[in-house]
This record gives sequence, C-alpha cells and structure tokens, in this order.
Amino acid sequence: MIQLNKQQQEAVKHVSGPLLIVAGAGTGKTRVIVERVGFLLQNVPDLQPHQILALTFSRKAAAEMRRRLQEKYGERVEGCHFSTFHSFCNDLLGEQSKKKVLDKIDEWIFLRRHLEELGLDYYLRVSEPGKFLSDLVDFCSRCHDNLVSPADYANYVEKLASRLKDAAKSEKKPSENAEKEIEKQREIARVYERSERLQEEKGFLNYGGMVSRAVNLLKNSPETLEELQHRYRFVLVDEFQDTNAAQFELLVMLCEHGNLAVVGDDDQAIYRFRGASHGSFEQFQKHFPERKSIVLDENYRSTVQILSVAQTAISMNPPEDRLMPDKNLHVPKEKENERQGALTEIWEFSSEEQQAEYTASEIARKVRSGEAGKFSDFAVLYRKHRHRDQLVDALRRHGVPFAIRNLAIHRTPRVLDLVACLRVIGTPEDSVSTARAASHIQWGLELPRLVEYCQLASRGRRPLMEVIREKNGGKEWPGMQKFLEILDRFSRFSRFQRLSEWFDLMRAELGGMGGEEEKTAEDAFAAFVKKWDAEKSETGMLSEFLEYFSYFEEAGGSVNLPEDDEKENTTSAVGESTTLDQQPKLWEKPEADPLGKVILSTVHGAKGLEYKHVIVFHLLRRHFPANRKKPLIELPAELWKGPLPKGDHHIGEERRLFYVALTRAKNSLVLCTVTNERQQPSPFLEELRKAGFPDLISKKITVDLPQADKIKDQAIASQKQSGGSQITRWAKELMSNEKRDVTLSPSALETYLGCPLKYRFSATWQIPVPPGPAMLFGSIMHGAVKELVQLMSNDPQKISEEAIGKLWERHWKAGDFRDAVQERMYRKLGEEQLRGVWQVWKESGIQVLEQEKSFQFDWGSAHIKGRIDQIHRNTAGETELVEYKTGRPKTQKDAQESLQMTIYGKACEAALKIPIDRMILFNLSNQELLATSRKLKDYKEVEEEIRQTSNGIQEGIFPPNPGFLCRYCDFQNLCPAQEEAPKSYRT
DNA sequence: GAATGTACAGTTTTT
DNA sequence: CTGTACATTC
Repeated sequence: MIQLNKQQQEAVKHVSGPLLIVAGAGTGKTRVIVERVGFLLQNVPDLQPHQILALTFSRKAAAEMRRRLQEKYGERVEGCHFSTFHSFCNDLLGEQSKKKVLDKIDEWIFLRRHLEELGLDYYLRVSEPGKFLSDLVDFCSRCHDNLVSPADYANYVEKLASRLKDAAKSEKKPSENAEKEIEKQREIARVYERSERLQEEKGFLNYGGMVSRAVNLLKNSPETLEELQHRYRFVLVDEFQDTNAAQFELLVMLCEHGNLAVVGDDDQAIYRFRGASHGSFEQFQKHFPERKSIVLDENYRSTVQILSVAQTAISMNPPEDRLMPDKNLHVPKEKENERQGALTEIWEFSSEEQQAEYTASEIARKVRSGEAGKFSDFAVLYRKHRHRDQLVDALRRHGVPFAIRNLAIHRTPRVLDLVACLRVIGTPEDSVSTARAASHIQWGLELPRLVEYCQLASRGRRPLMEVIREKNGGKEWPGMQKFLEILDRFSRFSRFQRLSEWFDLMRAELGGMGGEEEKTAEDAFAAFVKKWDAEKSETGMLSEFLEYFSYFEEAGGSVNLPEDDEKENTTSAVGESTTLDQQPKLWEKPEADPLGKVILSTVHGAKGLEYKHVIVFHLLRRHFPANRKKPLIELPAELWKGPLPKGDHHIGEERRLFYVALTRAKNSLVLCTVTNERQQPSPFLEELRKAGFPDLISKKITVDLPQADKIKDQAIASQKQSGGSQITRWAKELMSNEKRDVTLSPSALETYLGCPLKYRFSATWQIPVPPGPAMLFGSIMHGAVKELVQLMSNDPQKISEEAIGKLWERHWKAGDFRDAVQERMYRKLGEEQLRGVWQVWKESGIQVLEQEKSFQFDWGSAHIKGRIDQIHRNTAGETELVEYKTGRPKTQKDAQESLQMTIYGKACEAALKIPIDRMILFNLSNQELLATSRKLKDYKEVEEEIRQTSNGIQEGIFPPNPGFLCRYCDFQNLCPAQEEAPKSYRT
C-alpha cells in the first residue's frame, strides 16, 4: 500500500469544519474520500457509520466508493450512506417520492401528450407540434437547477414586462418588439407553471424537481432539516465542480455544522451545458470563508511527458476562465525517474480514411507484436460518436476486437425489424413497416413480388398489408402463411395482453438471424420494453407502446447498451439508498477475448477512467472544439444563482474536455488529426504545437488504403455474417430491369435530386405512404382555393366574406388529422389563408383561364407531367401563372430557383402553348406574391438535370443521400444509410 | 452599427 | 429544416 502524500493526509485527517479539496486529474481523489471516511470513523468519538453521507453524481461512482471503502475497512463501515444527489433527494421527499420519474425524453413525451393544456402559441409549429418541447424541458430543468419556481419566473416576467414598457415609452422605440418579447416570456412562464402542475397531478416527477423539491421541503420543515443536520454529522461530495445551485443550497442547509468536505477539479468541469453552476468552488469559498483548502497536485497516473502536455493544454485557458490558479499538476519528485515514458505523439494524416486505417493497424500491430500489452489497454477517445464510424470499419478489417461505450442500438437491423413487426401488429396500415417486416429473410419473399404488391397497393390507395392478405390463398412465397399467422396470433394477444407478456414470444418467432452482437442489441431493446412496462406505461398495451415509441423517436431518445458493470449497480434503484451491506458480488464475467477489447468512447464517457494507451481521435477544427449550440430559451442572468459565466465559456468548457481526454492516459498518448484542403487540425492541437516543447512530437503519416472493392467486400461480408436486413440490401442493389420509360413530375424530380433512394422507395417500388398532416392540409387548401378563385373569376365582388367561412367548412375534412391540436390549428389557419386569397384577388381582379391544368410533354429524355394550379389574365391584360404554397413562406430566391416553376414555364411554352407574362408563387401563409420568370439558360440547366435523373433511374442508380432531412423521411426505417451496422459491445 | 442576406453545418450525458 | 457565422448594405 502506497503511503498517502502530505496533502492527502491533511485532507484525510481534517476533522471538523468545511474542507475544500482541489483534486487534479489522477491525484487519488477517490482514495482520499475513502480514506477520509475510514479515518473519521476511527477517530471521531461516537461517530456511527450512518452519520456519514457521501454524495456523488452517478450511481456508478457511488458504488465504486462503497466498494473501495468496504474493501479496505470491511464491516466496520457498514451503514455509511453513499448516494447520488438525486436518489438522496428523492428519498427525502418521502411520500412524494412514490411518483414516477421522468427523464428528459419522458418529460418531452409527457408534454407532447398534454400539449393542449400547455397554452402554447409562439412555441408551437403547426407542422411539428413537438418542435420546441425539448427546449422548454431544458428551460424548466435549468429553472429547477437554480431554484427558480414557476411563481418566481412569472414574477420575473412581470417585472421584465414593466421594465420593457417603460423603456419603450421613454425611448420612443417601437414597442412592437417589446410586446412580442413579453408575450414570449409570459408563454414560457405559463408552460413552466402548467407543466409542473400537470406532472404533480398525474404523479410524475422530473430529476430537476427532485432536488428543488427537496430543498423546498427542508426550507418549509425545520424539524426535518434539524433531524437531518443531526443525523449526518459529516458530508462528503465528489465531483463538486458539477454541482448546480440547487444542490449547493441543499449542501449548505444540511451542513450548518460546517462538516462539509467537497472534492473536485474545476479543470474537469465539462457538464455546465447540463446545468452545473459556474464556479462552484468560488461559491464554496464565499459561503464558507473559514474553510480549509487543500490542493492535491501530485499526479499518480500519467508519465511526466503526458502530464506536461496536459498541463500545457489546460494552462492555455485564459485567466478569467481559471478559478483555481493555484493547482499545478506534477509528478512527485521521488517518482520522476520511474515515471519517464515515451514521447507524446501527434499523428497527422491527409485524410480521415488514413486516420482510421493507420490507427486500427497500429493498435493491431502493437498488440500482436507484443510491443504493447492487451487490446484492452487501448482507448480511442473522440468528441462525438459520429467520429468513430470509420474507425469501427477499420478495426473490423483488422480483426481487432473493440467495445463501444454508450452505444445506441435502436437503429440496428434487428431492433428495427422488431419495431417494424410491432408496428405491423398494432397498425397494419403502416406500409413502410409492413415492407420491412415482410421482407425479413426468413419469410422468403423476393423483391419483385414485394414491388408488385406495393404498386397494387399504391394504385388502389390501400395499405400494403391489405394487398398481401388478399393474396394469401396463393401461397406466393414460402413463408407467407406463417408470416400472416404469426401476425394474427400476436395481434390477438395485443388486444388483451400486455406487450411484455408476449414480446419474448414474438422475438423467438422472428428468427434467430444475426450474430452475437445483434442479440445483445435485441436484449437491450427487450430491457427497454420491460422498463417501459414497469415504470412508464399506464396500460402496458401495444398501442400505448407504439405511441410512446414514436414520440420517443421524435424526441430524439436513444436506447443504449447497458454497461456490464452497471448490472451490479442497478440493484439499487432510485428511491433506495445504496448502502454498504447490499452489495453482494454475484459473478465475474470471464474475458471473452484474452487480449480484451479496445475501448471506444466519447471523451465525456471516459471521464473518471484511465487507460494505459490513449489515442485521442479526430482532433479537427470545428469538431473539437465543437461548435456551440446556444439553448433556445436561456435562463436570464439575474435568475442564475451564483457567479455568471465569464466571457466565452463555451471554448473554456471544450478546452477542459480536451484536458480530460489527455489526462486519461497512463503510459502513452497519441493525438490524431487530419490536414487537407477542407480539414485543418484543432486549434487546441495547434496551440500545443506552438508551445514547442520537446515532450510532443509531430509525425506526418501516410498509409496505403485497402482497395475500395476490398472494403466493399468486407462490408458485405460483415453484414451477411451479422444478419443486416434484407430490405436494406435490396435498397442498395443495382437493378437493371428497371430500364423503361421514365415519367417525372416536378416533385418526383425533386425527390430524386434530394435522395435517389427515396425516389426508389416512393416512385419505383411505390411503397404506399398516406399523406402526412402538412400534405393533407395542402391538398384541402388547394381544393378550397380552387373553388374560391373560380367563384371570383370575372366578378371579384361576387362572393361575400361570410361565404368564405362556409366554403371552408365544406372543404374541411377534420377526421383525417390524427392530432387534435394540429387539426384545430390547421382549420383556423386554413380559413385565414382562404380569406387572404380572397383579399388579394379582390383587389387585383382576375379572369381565370385555367385551374389545375394538367400537362404532359417530353423533355430531356423523360416524359414530364404535372399540374398547374392556376393561369389567369390580370386587369392589365397580362397572362400569369400562379402556384399556391402552404407551409413556411418561400423567399424570392426560392422562387427564382424553383425547379417546379421552371418546369411549369417550359410546360406553358412546349405543351400547353399558352404564352405567359410571368409566374407567381403565392405564399398562402403571408399573402405574399413572388413573381418570377425563366430564361433559356434556366431551361437548359433543368433539361440537363432531367436527363441525368432519367438516366440514373434507367440505370437503376439509387444511392441514399443521408443528411439532416432524413428526420422527416417516411422511409427512414428502410434506409441502409440509417441502419447502423451491428457493433461490438462492452465486456 | 443595425439590419438584412448568404453559406454552411448539424453535440456531449446523468439522474 | 434551422441557427450561426460572416458578409454586405444602408
């Protein structure tokens, strides 16, 4: 056992009074906490274990400390209270803690379900009602963190309102903006209040609420507070830099006796984005002026080289961002010789591919040659999950086993298959899911037949499932009968039994394709379903789950693989405190591979951990530091308790993150970057280079990449081996038999240009997709406008204002909107817009020539067909073409570049033979008319695009074009680009 | 300097 | 689709 150093001893032996321990990376922080608890128990007269409270932020950390304490001191320390802040608060709430806990995603779903009761206006988009919910949830959470109650916020808003009004009056500024701002703020206050009240009523509690309520409870109940103050004679806090104002307040109240010891490192504060207060240490010093401060700066983890690099990196922090300037991490003098290691390296590549390839091959080489120990001694750390994609492929190619921490699995083939099945069972009219479920390899369906069904369904405007069922007698494919039988069976189950009661049965029926890794993902999803049933659902029925899961996806939730070591810890759920006695170690999982696995993790995920060899991956400009994303709704500075962030705190936080990455390394550290025309190294890296010290060497590395076809073969092989889905394989196939005449509408052309694969799904295969709300509204609107315009033609005064309302009522088809909120908004909006159209044409006066005029002509090796909303003659005798647009207003630039308008222009000239003077894009949402025209050059360009598109379609070239718009694509769950190849998992 | 316009890229995570 | 950074303009 290594002796504690002087500072550590001091920290351990300090008995009463506030204690602030600044513990840099690798300075034995956990050890100090553990030893301190042990010391107190041995040396403070009458002190009982249960009188010690140690608070952490994660259950894992709590469990780890408990483990180490027990290891060292055994039974003597039994009863020590190790807990997370949240479970401690939840326990405090007593009766109130019986509530169901809502995490961020669940709170989103909760609000989505109660959307109507929130009184949203500004923060509500018709086309996407849930759009701002995550921002609102974030805001409410920030309020809790800072002990701002709904009433507090409402007060603030009213004060703000009078302030703004005064300012508007005195400065004679347009008060319009001020009015708007006031309305927005009132809305925010309203949502916060209602959201809290609703959750209270329905028996839910969010995480932020646990802490703020606990604080309120103690404020309102002096007896409870006093009792707690007596019970916990000593309080310890780990990762103190991550505490928020509410948690700090809690500590202050609990520790009137002053026996509060906090441990942390401001240089590792990387969670301010989720509400940790700025400058917790500063707060502590202010509140406890009599505190003792101890700085642990002897590092026991890294080599002197690594440490000097890390130290340089963090010291680049501008002074205003350094709250604890007195910490200077170093290796203990007597150990300097034994802690000499290899030089820290920068690997500079000329492409991302090379970066991935070389990193993978070097790890493989070093382990296999015996130069470095095991694979599990290596960790590759990156800023964002996306950065690891190419590395994963490369590691696979080299046969290097790896484990990804915090891996999201809800987009793996197997899980997508299961979800598709559930959706077919619960909502058979969902044709996209039907296509996925039916094409599962075990049923033996072939693509041509699926396409035949889809086209039939599409033409009859019926769900795919209906068509398949009609064909049942024919036994058209081997597993057809079985497929339908299984669906029927589970659909019966689903009506009367909880999902969790038959989910495993269904899993078993859906064949055991896929390897070990897919199985693990599936297990994680099954656990997700179980958890939903146990903790979140009202009925447990499939229909409720499907609604939940759709919202879950919309809210951006992800299902992650559990960490193996978490399994031990989950024995203590929220509500219980994790005490020493309940920690039986049940089993040890044997290492799957004697060499272990390379750990792949985000830097955040690696906090608190250490590895022999650390490779920090993808240190590129704009990626690390990542661009800041400001919260949409910020808590006003005056409500933010504690010190305000100074200057550009974003870059400071990123720099600390960089520091965290570097300080994970024990023996070796490599920093990877890429330089080429488009990509440059991270400024953090450049700073280090400029510092120009000998502990860091740069290497420019060039490596031969494996042949492209080899990569492809490998990809196909790995997909086959692990059972990637049939439908995505089909989606990727080149199909030569699709050669035939190509007919394109403007929207089809736009679809292909946006994403060829989307075109394949919707136009070639013709998977039927019922129109979404926006589309539905658009078509109703068009019908109504058509009739109105017809009535107004020649005699603009003919129709009265009341008649418009009646006309709208006649066209409105309410039942087709599934969402009541949306329905009401669209209905109102539609009538307004219709009046807008009336206003516009009443003023200008038009004589209608054509409405919904179809055209067809050959252009650029394709048949072009389409329909023009309206052609009219205005009072000046000019001929104009009008295209009505619902949805967000188009800009003049949009109008100028609109493919659709170009095609219409050409159609008038080539097919309809109607010479027009101008084309008009009519924005229904703001009654703005955008005039536009086309020149010969514009036509040439579009002709070329049509030629290329029709060529691509004939050749069967349909590559997916993944991007941000995929979020709104109907075929996401069939898309190979969205389907994550199965990946390895944690051991 | 505010006010518009254009180009570009698109987190991290625990309770 | 949308916010941000930077450019352009009055």
